[in-house]
Amino acid sequence: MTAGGSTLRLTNTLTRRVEPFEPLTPGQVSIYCCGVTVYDLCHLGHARSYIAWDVLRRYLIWRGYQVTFVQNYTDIDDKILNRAAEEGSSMEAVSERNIEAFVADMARLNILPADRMPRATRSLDAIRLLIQELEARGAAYSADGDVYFAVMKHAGYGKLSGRDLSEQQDNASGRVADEEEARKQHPFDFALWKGVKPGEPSFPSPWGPGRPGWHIECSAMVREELGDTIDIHLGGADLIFPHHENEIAQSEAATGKELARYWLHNGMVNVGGQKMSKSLGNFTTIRALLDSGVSPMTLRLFTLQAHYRKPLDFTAEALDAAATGWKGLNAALGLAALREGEPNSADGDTASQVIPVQPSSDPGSLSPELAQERERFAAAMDDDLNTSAALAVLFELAKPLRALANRIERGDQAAAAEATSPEAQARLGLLQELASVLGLRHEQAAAPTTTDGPDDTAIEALIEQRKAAKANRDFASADRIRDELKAKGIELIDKPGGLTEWLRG
RNA sequence: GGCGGCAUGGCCAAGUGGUAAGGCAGAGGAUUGCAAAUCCUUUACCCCCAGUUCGAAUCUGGGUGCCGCCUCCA
Repeated sequence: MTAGGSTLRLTNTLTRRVEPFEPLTPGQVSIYCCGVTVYDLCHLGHARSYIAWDVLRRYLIWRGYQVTFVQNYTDIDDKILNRAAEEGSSMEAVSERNIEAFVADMARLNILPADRMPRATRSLDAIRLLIQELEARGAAYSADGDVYFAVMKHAGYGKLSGRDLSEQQDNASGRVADEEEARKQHPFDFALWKGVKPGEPSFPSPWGPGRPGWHIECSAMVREELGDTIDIHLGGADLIFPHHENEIAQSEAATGKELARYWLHNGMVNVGGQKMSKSLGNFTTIRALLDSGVSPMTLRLFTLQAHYRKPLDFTAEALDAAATGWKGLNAALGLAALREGEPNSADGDTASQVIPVQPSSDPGSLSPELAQERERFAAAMDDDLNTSAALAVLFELAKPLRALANRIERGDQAAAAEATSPEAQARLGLLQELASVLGLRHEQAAAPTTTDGPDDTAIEALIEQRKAAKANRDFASADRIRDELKAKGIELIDKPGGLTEWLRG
């Protein structure tokens, strides 16, 4: 499928090349995205990853594909059990709570909910069936209640991560051999099923009570939800090995078919040049950042300014720059609401404002200039989702609209009339359309985050004093009042017509 | 040690053979009693060395630096 004559090209980790994207079934795309292990809140690394894949999904829809997007929850895992033990609750309680938090966080970031979100604990039949098939094919062996995948029996193991078992062995065998290690035939063998340990929840199986290993759940859920071969498999670059390598081995050993045709991986979010991670303690949760006053769209813009495969350094400076940049785009996008007074986002509740992505509008109705901008956008996105270049198009589309919006805000009647012109409306329409492909939407100005300092009536009284001083051309007194309030975190903004607005800093 | 990736202006970041997008910050100007906001204009030869080429940030070789994976991780 093409638009404007070009073809979407994506970097496929499997081949380490940029390849033209052609789905298995023309017009339809099946996508599986590795989800979170729900033992804690999501941090900015998750935000970056899921924003990137949300944009991929939105772009495919815009290009006219019918997309089926599946993302799992890993809701059985050592870390969940540890967390439950720490807080004296249960695996289910920890999972449930974090799934709710995940849904809320994603909604705030305007990430479209997946079409289906399977959970490991609800996919046990598919998991057990897959393990049995692997056993029957001689690809797995059981040992003391555990079942392992035999990597040496699977030709092609290592094809995704570029690893060679024979070269890895020396190094790998030098590891500390714990109890589990001792049961393995090869150091790279991994658990498909883990026999129950005292005090742990377990599920029945032909190998005795226990629970699934991490990798097998994805293989099982992919197959159950989307079939033996899917178009695109997504995840963070840190999942390439061993997770995705093992997923491929399991699935392909069982089905004899290719698991996924395109493997896409996003780069990590770094802090001070190092990967954001729990173990380093350098993480910021999505909700902590958003609750600190950073707007969801600012975070979205911040992540989309870099290419999805590259590492993204998280710094306060870069985030500030994104916030200022977003202000400009936001002003232009707000033109519609400003002109029509439509309350489409007046409630400020971001969760209720998911703008559905529409397939691309007819570019034939656009002026030559707008058609060219649209084409630039599509060409950028076709080039392995070059969102940085695509954003440049948005900024250029927004520029004159932003100027109009600012003039209107100051009561410029001519600007208000200009905004209703067919040219301005067409430009705004295209901007909104392309912004929605990136999941960017107008945001209302943030409400004051603090109520510290003088109360409203005291401030109003001082503003009246200052107004009187100004009327007497006593600017020294007027400025003194401004400075005093500023010291208390109150900023005064003089507007046309003698009005003075104020904000709490 | 093995595998992979990255090095572009003060900061972030596009750009894979023809003479450097965009954002932020800065500078100059307009406007404003001041301030904020806004508007206009403006700022780079691309880590180092050697090669290929009429021509390279862009290709090749070497070097230096940084990062990720090899254990759970988006």
